[in-house]
Amino acid sequence: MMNNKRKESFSSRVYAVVRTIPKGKTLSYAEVAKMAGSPKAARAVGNILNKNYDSGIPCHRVVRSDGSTGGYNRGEKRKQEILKNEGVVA
DNA sequence: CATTTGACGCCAA
DNA sequence: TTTGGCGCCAAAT
Repeated sequence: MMNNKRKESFSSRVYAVVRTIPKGKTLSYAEVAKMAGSPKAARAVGNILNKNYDSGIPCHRVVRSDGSTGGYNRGEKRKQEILKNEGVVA
């Protein structure tokens, strides 16, 4: 059926979106927020990921719209290393 | 329940 | 170009 109205909170939707990010690809917090349903919740997205570092969720593939890596629970440097390791040329 | 924080984004100076 | 400030949202305290 199509009763699946997804009553999950914004955070759950964010996780789902981030999880869809393919290897070697990066999405900005604003993009994720938009896909999650709130085009201006970029801040909220960062906040959610920050307090919920989940394995399986490539939160390291989420960067700022400026192209900066932003932050990471393990260290921004670590995040950049992972992205390069994944195949992110720039 | 109200207030503060925070891995952001965009505009103005 | 860089810095500062404002706006917006959700979770934590």
